[in-house]
Amino acid sequence: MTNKRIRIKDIAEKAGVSTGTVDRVLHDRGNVSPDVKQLVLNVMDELGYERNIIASTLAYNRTWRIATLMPEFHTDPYWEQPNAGIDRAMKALRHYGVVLEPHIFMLFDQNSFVQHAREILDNPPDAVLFAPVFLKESTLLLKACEEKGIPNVMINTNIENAKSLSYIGQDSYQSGVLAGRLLHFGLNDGETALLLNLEIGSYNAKHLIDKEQGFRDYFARFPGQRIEIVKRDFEDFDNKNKLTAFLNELFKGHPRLNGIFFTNSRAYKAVDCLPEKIVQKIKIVGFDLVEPNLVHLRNNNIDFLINQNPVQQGFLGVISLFNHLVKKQKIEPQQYLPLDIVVTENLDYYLRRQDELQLVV
Amino acid sequence: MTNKRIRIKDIAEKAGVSTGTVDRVLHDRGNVSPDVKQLVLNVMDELGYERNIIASTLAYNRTWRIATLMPEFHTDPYWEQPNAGIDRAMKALRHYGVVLEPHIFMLFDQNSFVQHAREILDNPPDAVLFAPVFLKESTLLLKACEEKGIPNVMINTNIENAKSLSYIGQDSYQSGVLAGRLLHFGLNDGETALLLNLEIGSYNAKHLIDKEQGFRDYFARFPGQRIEIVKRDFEDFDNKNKLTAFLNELFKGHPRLNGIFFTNSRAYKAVDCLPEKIVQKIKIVGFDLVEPNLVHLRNNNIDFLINQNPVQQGFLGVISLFNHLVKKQKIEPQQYLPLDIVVTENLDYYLRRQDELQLVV
DNA sequence: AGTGATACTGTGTGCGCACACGCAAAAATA
DNA sequence: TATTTTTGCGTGTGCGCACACAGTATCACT
Repeated sequence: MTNKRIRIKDIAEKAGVSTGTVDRVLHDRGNVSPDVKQLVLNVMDELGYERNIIASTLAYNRTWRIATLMPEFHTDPYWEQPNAGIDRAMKALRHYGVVLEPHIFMLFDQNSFVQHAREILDNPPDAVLFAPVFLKESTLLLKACEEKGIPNVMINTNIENAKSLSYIGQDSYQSGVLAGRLLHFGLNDGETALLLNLEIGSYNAKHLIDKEQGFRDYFARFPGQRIEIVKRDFEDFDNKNKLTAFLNELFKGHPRLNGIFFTNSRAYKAVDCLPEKIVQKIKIVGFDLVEPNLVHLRNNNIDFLINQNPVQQGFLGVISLFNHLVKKQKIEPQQYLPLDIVVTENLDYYLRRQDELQLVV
Repeated sequence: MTNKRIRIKDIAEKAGVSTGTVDRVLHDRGNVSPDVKQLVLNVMDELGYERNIIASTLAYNRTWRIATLMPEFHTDPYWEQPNAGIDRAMKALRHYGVVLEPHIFMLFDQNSFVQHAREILDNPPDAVLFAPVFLKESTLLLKACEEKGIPNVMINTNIENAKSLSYIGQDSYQSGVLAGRLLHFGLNDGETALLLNLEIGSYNAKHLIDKEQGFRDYFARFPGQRIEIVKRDFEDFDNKNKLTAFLNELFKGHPRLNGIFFTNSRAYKAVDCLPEKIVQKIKIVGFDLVEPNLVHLRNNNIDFLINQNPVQQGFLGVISLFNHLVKKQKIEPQQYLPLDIVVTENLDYYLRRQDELQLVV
């Protein structure tokens, strides 16, 4: 039984040195002769030493400043969720000396993003957590972080080849594949599936492209079946009249349109504009458990929602930085969260879980 | 900004008493005059004091013994998973003084269960975590725990009205409803759905009954459709010949049998016995991400697996006891885990997540 | 007034660790 | 050889808290 907890003191005793020396070896502070160092390392290994973070944090008596750069969430309910996860993690980590410095930018406003990024860089924190929704501006932030040696984590949206500690979010390509599979349940040979991006051009659109590719690749597995895939982008999604007109036009042009895949959390915006008769008939797959989507899910207007665990994203983002800074652990560069398939019958459990994130360092 | 951390010392100063008195109030140790107590409480409230568990654990300098009573997992791969979750939680909590005392019983052997329960009670731990797979024997254990005042948590299987701290697992009824929904995708009017319990009689069967009820209730929502539901129990599932004969007989008796709902993790045992031609045609819904099921899922022999998060069950079980013992938190008596819908396209993320349980106290 | 019991409150120590400080020996330099 | 510099190592303190212990105040009863 190795239940006995090994302390620095135990190692020091066994190695015949002082705890100070063990500490120097432990933190690689130098000023230890090579042979003594090796001796201490051997004893540590032999006794199976594990650093006691409890006592360690207490003695460190320092704070770790984590700056976050996230979208304002009154414009888009989706962003409440990562923010909630961040909050929760921060509360759990307060006693470990982690201090949050939140920055909120406007969702469709690059300038706001840049300005807050500058504020962060002016008073460099120990780490940065952000959602790189603007490609160009985020790349600049990443570069600045690299120069100043500030570790950072991206959530929700990925920038490939970025020198970031980690990306935490979904696998966009695979979510497209999954959407294909789910829509396929309700589609027959010869029918049409619509892929609809309700998004604004300035957005970092790589993940939409990936989703589309995944979606198409799924249907390509069935060369015998002829399901037509139509893809559209639409920017003016907050204008009900225009959106309705756009959709009417689409249905007119594609009489056998029988399924829609919405590539982000805005499915409800279009469903709001469709006549009941059509909504009930066609199959709809969307993303994210935001309230307006849930209403439609419960009414069977939306058939499936793919949950990308936005709360967990924020939560894991903070935890990952903590693990890097404080626990000095290696962080996985890609942390893909599960693609949860949500229907009316299992919805409640996912909603509840968001309020119950369990946490232990 | 309430970033300033409040210490006992701060409260003592502001209230004009010593830290000792604050400590007495904090732990309700008595020996404090009512007015001083009230004063200290007011100051604590005003300053927003939160106990620093870091320093607290260090000072307590005690251990918490948690005994677990779980099935042996070579007989049934399912049980590897809760055990893995327990392990992971224990590792994270070691520095908080939590010590695990594991007991393993034989899956189909009540005597083995009773014997280990006795061992636990002979040297009472601070808390017990167990899987009440045998109804009668578990009830006895629960009663003994109550008498001795040992807090306990049940995972995986529920005993209703038990005086347990918490049940952690799935909502059986709702999982039956969900299975109905999933099978429904592939069933047409006039066809037959089979509900098959591959289970042994001694087992605590309440949850199988609940699943059946949920399944039936789902189809009852569609009185217009006539889908026949056939229910069978089969105990001798490890005898391939008998199982094959049993299934053949069933298909002969029900020519329009086009979907099977397996109520536990043993779907693979039956699928192994069915001819390829039939398997590919009929829809199958089962439970749990055990390896033999995964093979069939990847081959599209099984259409859906409902994941009941067994790893998380074990993990949460330990965490809940920790929260109760050490953090003195209130524990929810029912902790339902999500009913994950797993298909080939989202399987990998669930498998990966099991290895990455994140933890912070 | 003296004694003892009881009610209440303050002090001191140590949990395991990080780090500043100080000292001695060894090495480099004059 | 004397002096300075560098290297190697031990000691001591404090992080916030729990708890044992010591101490003072109050009161009842001689």
